Amino acid sequence: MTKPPVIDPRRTLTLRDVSEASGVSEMTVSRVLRNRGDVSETTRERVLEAARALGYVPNKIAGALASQRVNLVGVVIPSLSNMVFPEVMTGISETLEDTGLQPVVGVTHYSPEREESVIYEMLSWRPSGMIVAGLEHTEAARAMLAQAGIPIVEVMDIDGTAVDSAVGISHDRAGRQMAEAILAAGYRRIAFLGTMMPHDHRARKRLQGFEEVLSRHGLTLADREFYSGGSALLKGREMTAAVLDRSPDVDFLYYSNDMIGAGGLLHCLDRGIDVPGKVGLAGFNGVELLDGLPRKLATMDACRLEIGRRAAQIIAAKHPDGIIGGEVIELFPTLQPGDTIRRV
Amino acid sequence: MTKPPVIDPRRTLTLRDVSEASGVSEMTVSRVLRNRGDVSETTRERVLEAARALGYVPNKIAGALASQRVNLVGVVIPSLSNMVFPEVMTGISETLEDTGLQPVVGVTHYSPEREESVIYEMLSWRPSGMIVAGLEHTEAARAMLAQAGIPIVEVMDIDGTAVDSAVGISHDRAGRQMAEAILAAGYRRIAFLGTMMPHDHRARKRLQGFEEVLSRHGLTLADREFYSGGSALLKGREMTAAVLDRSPDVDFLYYSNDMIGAGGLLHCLDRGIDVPGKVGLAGFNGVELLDGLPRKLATMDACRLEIGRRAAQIIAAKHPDGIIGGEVIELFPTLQPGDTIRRV
DNA sequence: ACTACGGCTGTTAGCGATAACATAGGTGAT
DNA sequence: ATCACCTATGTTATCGCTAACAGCCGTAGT
Repeated sequence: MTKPPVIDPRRTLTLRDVSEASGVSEMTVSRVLRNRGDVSETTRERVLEAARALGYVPNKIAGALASQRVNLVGVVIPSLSNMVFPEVMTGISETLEDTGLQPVVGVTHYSPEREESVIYEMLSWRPSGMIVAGLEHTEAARAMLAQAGIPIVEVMDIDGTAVDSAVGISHDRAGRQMAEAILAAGYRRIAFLGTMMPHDHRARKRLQGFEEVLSRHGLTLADREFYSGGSALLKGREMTAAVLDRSPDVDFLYYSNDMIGAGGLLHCLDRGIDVPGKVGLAGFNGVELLDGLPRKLATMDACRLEIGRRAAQIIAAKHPDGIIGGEVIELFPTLQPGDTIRRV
Repeated sequence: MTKPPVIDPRRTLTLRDVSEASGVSEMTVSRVLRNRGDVSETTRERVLEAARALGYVPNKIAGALASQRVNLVGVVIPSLSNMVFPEVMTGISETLEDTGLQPVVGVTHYSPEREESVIYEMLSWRPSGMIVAGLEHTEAARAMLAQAGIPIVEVMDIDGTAVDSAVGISHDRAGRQMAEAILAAGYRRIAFLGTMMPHDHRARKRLQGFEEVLSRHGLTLADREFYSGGSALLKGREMTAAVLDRSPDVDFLYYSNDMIGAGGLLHCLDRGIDVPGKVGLAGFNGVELLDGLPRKLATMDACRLEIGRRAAQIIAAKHPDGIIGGEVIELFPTLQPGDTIRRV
C-alpha cells in the first residue's frame, strides 16, 4: 500500500514525505508538528513517529511565507568583543526564551554604513521586531526601521530621538554625575582617556556631559589621550603612563570604559602611585572583571542586563500585533565609588 | 492609467508595488534588485528609483523559498561571554564578508539539549552551511546535521569523530604539551584549577592529556579546585587562595583558562609570592587581556581567529554545491611561556 | 531578403508551508 | 428521530518571489 521508497536520499524532506509515511494529509502533519488545532492522540503519535524516523526538519521559510509570521528578533550591535553587548544579549535571550521568539545578532563594527546594510538584510527576513543599539543611524536606516511596521527598540542610550521605543540610560547625565562626584571629592586637575572611535556616540555624550560640569565649575580637562584597537588593558596602561608623564600634576583620570581604567589602575599600582590619594581613577560600565582587581575601580554600571530585558519585553509585548506607540524607558545607573575616589 | 494609490499605507510593499510604480513586470524588478540577467540601463535606473522612493525592502523569505537558496550560515557556540568565541566569530565574519554569506549565531550555554534545539531551529531555516563548536552532540543533533545536505564544520576540537569537516586543535595534545613544559621546568607538585562544567569537553580533554603525562612521570595532581559562574578573575583569586592555603607545598598552578589564571596571578602578586620561583602558573587560550597584566601569564593560544577563518572558508568553498567529503584540519597552538614558568 | 543571434522583457509554474473553509462522523439535547 | 454542534481530518488558495522558458525586436551575416 505504501509507495516504494525510491526517492533520492539526498533530497530534503517535506511535509508530504511525512504525510505519506504516516498516511494522513499534509495539513494534519502540520497541525501535529505545530501543536495547533485538534488532532487525535493516535494520529498525533503516528505522525510524530514518522517524522522522527525520517528525520524531518520543518522548512520555516515556507512556513513563514504562508503564515506571515516569523519568530525572529533582529539585534543590531556595534561589537561583540567588548564585554558590554554580550551582557545586553544575555538579558535579551533570557527574556525572549519564554516567548517563542529568537534573537538574531548582527554586528556593525561602529560603522553607520554597515549598520544600514545589516538592518536592511535583517528586515528582509521580516522579523517580529528589531533591537538596535544607539539612536544615531543613517537617514535610510531610520526610514527603513520606521516603515517596517514592527516594534523597534533602540537601546543603551536615550539622549536623542527614538524611531519607536527606546530603553537606556542618559550618557550625558552619567558623565555629569561622575564629574560631580569627582569634583566633590576635591579633585581638580582631571584628564580624560578614551577611544578614538568617531561613531561611539555614547562615549562622546558622556564626555560632553562630563566637560560641561567641569566648565560650570570653571575647569577644563587638564589632559586627554585617545587610543584605538589593541588590548584595552594594555592600552590603558600605556595611555596612563603617557598622561602621567606628560602632565605629572594631574590628579584624576577619567576613562571612557572600565577595561582601560583597569589597565590604568594596574599601572598606578605597579608604580606605587597613591590611589586614590595622589591620583583618583574612574571608568564606566561596571564590568564583572573589576571584581577581581586588587583594588576596586570607581565606575558606573550601564544597566546592561536590565536594558536587554526591558527591550525584549517591549518586543514580546507588542508581538500580538497591536501597534502601540513607542515608549521611552530611562534607567538610572548607580555610581559605584569603589576604592579609587577619595572618600569625603 | 495607473491605479489609484488607495492602498493601506501600513501594508508592507511587494515586488508588485515596485513593478507598478515603475511600469515594468515584477520579474524585471526582481532582476534589477538582484543584479542578475540583462536589463537595460534606463529600465534599471527607473526601477531603482521607484524602489528607493517607496522604501521597498525585498522579502527574502519568499525569495529563498523560490530560489531554494539561503545566504545564511548557522554558527552554534556555547557562550558569548568568555572572550574565546567572539574571536572565532570575528574570523568567521571576516571571511564570509566577501562571499555574500552571512553568519547567524546561536548560543547553547554548554547544554547539549539546548544545542540540539538550536541546531534544529537553525536547520529549519535551511542555511547554506553550519559551523558548530565541538564534536560532542546529542545523537539526534548529529543525525540532523548529517542529513542536512549542507557543509557542516565542527570547530575548536579535533579529538573525536566529525560529522563532516572539522577545524581545530587537539586539546589532549595541548594538555600534554603544557605538562611536558611544566615538568621540564622542574615543577613537581602541580595543582589544577578549572571549571565545573560537565559539558566543557575541551577543558576536560586538556586536563586528561595533562594528567596522563603526569602519570607517565609517576606523578598525580597535588590538588584540584573547581568553580562555576561569577567573575572569572575573582574566582581565580579565590580558588588560588584556597589551594595555596590547603596545599602550601604546591609549586605549580595549571588553570583551565586564562581568565582565572590571571586572577590567580594577581593574587600571587598581591601576596608577594615569588612567581615563577616558588610557584609557577599557566593558563590556556592566549587572550588579549594578558598583555596588560603586570606579568605575562604562560599560556597556549587556541588559534581562535584562524579556526574561524578556516571554517568559513570550507563553507564558502562548498557553497556551489559540490558535496565534497569532509576534511579535518588540525591547527597547532604554540606555547607562550610568558613570565610565570621558570626558564630552564 | 532571410536567417541567426543576442539583448531585453514578459508569462507561467512552482517553492513548502499555513489559513480558512469544507466535510465526515459521532454526541447530546429535545 | 431530528437537529445542532463538536471533533478530527481534508481541500483549496494563497504567501512573495524566482527559475525556466517564451517572445519580440533590432542588427549583422550571407
